Amino acid sequence: MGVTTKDIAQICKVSRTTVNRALSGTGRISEETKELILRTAKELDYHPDILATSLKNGKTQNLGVLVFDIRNQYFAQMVNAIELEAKKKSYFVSINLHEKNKDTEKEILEKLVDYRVEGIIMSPVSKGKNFAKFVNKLGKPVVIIGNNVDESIPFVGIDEATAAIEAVNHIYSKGYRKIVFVCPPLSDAKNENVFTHEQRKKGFEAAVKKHKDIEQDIISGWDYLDKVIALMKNRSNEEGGKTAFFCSGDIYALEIMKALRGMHLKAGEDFGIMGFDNIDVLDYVIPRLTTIDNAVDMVATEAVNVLFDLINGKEVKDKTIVPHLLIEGETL
Amino acid sequence: MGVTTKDIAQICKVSRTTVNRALSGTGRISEETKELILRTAKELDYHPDILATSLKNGKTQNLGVLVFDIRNQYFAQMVNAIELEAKKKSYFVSINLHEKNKDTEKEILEKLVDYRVEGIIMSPVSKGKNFAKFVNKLGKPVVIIGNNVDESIPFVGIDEATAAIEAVNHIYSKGYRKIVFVCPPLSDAKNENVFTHEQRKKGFEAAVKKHKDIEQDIISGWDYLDKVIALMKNRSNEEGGKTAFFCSGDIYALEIMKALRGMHLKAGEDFGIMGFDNIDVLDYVIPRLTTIDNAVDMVATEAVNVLFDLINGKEVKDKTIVPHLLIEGETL
DNA sequence: TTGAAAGCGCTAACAG
DNA sequence: CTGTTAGCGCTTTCAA
Repeated sequence: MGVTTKDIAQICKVSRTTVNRALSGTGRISEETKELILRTAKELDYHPDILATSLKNGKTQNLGVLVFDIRNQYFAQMVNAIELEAKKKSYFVSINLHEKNKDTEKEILEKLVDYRVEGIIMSPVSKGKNFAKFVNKLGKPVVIIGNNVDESIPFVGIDEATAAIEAVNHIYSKGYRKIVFVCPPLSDAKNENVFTHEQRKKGFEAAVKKHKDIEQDIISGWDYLDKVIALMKNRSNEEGGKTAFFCSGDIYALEIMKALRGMHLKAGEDFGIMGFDNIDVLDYVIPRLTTIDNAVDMVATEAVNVLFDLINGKEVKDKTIVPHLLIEGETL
Repeated sequence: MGVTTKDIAQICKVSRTTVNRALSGTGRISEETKELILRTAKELDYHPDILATSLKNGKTQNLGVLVFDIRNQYFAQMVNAIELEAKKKSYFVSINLHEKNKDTEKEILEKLVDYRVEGIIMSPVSKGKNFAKFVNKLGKPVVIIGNNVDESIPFVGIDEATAAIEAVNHIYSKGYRKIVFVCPPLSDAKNENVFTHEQRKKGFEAAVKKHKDIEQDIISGWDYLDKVIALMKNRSNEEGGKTAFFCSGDIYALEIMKALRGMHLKAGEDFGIMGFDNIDVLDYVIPRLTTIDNAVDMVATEAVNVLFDLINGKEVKDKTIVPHLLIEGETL
């Protein structure tokens, strides 16, 4: 590569140790030589070899981020915030996508360790004790966002269940008595980590139980659009009040609105609908979707901070809960 | 860290060189010892220290990506594709955001070099000969996407100007004779690289020149929404045919549609509008925006491939042009 | 205040 | 077929 401390040492006619002292500012050294060394270093455009330094002290100034994908706006926003926060601390962020593949996820985690990232922030697709054990064995600080694994790994996120309860109450307060929860497949999820959706569902169930007059339903599965359409066809002539869909993710809500628009049913008029996440896109969709803001920026920033605490050997909480916010739109 | 070749050597009672030979598969070595070594390596869960290897051979298996931000869906899609392609070649991707700050951009580039990424893919905010010189001085393979800098740095993208011409012709074919080009500030752009928008504008100008009966206008600046609204107010009672907006970016189009919806003007009925980029979001916006698909996945994939050619010392073209596609929606 | 020397873990040239 | 040796560039004792 370029200029090394050896070169500087030769030129300044001192030892590499002295050069090192001047450069690092540690240890006793005469002002004269120090100045000389610093000056020549600048002249030669000396850049320390970070690989060598890393090899020596084990610090790489790299963080690994592992998420599903970043076409998904939720994660894009998340990674964006993580990068900004990490940059403040002069850390690099290695972005890695597992694409919901559990093998890929494990491979990447191992590779990240091989590459000596100092810590990892991840939204896992795997779950369970075995996976937790695997993660703990990595011997690296790890922070989980989104899908919780277990108490052995620090988690940062919002209180999904409580947020869902608030959502249901809000829907109820708008006069809806038929409320349908829409989410991706949960039970069959072959070991896939769908913690967030499970929590939201729990919240939904807890909330509807409180209101005796709610007629509730749950639509779960990738064919949710068909199910929603079928349901709306059956109910279209019904007099028992309008139906509201509470979707475990804004994208589901957007898809449903799109599909029902095909049936000339308008959100906020012919049916109610609420999402979850408050992704940036919503700004451009009419009518404005009512949703829960899950504070993705704050979650990301907190995650980075917790990770740094771990890296620096501090104690951290099992769970860091960040406040969510109900965003009122026009779809209820 | 963990187990080293030294440990294995001791246990197998051979030299480290032999261990290395077994592990790397190079050089002559007896099957017996090779097997023994590989077996114990596996037993001890040996992982090579990549930092040491990198230090030795100068290869880090890391690529740097430097873009504006990834809340911007265009870049999110881009980075997503880059990661997937890089992963195929077992490379990591370091994601870096310059946030349109030219100093940040330079700093990051230098840091990436310090950290020995093997190559960089970037969509720069800086431009001009000086910046090109700076980039070339880095001594690293660099590929530019989006905003071109100059011929000295390989570029991958679509033919923006031609795409814009096609867009205008398409708008014309739909019967519009008043066409307004909407773009961010170009001329004043204090040295900011707005190459893509400039090219699109060039295409627009070339195309309208071909049609003598087009009444054209250009709205440029961050206050474009105000200008658009003012323009529509003036024309609302006019009989000279409807106006079409050709926006240098889908987001501008979405913003305009949103704003004009506030005036009860519907895209595709009261005015025409066309975007550029075909970001994922459009799937959820009604009416479907007519736009140009700029093949972000293909651009990203190509960029990675060109970068690898550079890394491997192959000759590459100044420009790699990827085909675009006109996407017909409902807004014209 | 400065320097010599050893070592991080891996690799490669050169011997044997 | 295997081992010795030196070295990547930096850091850190320890000794002068």
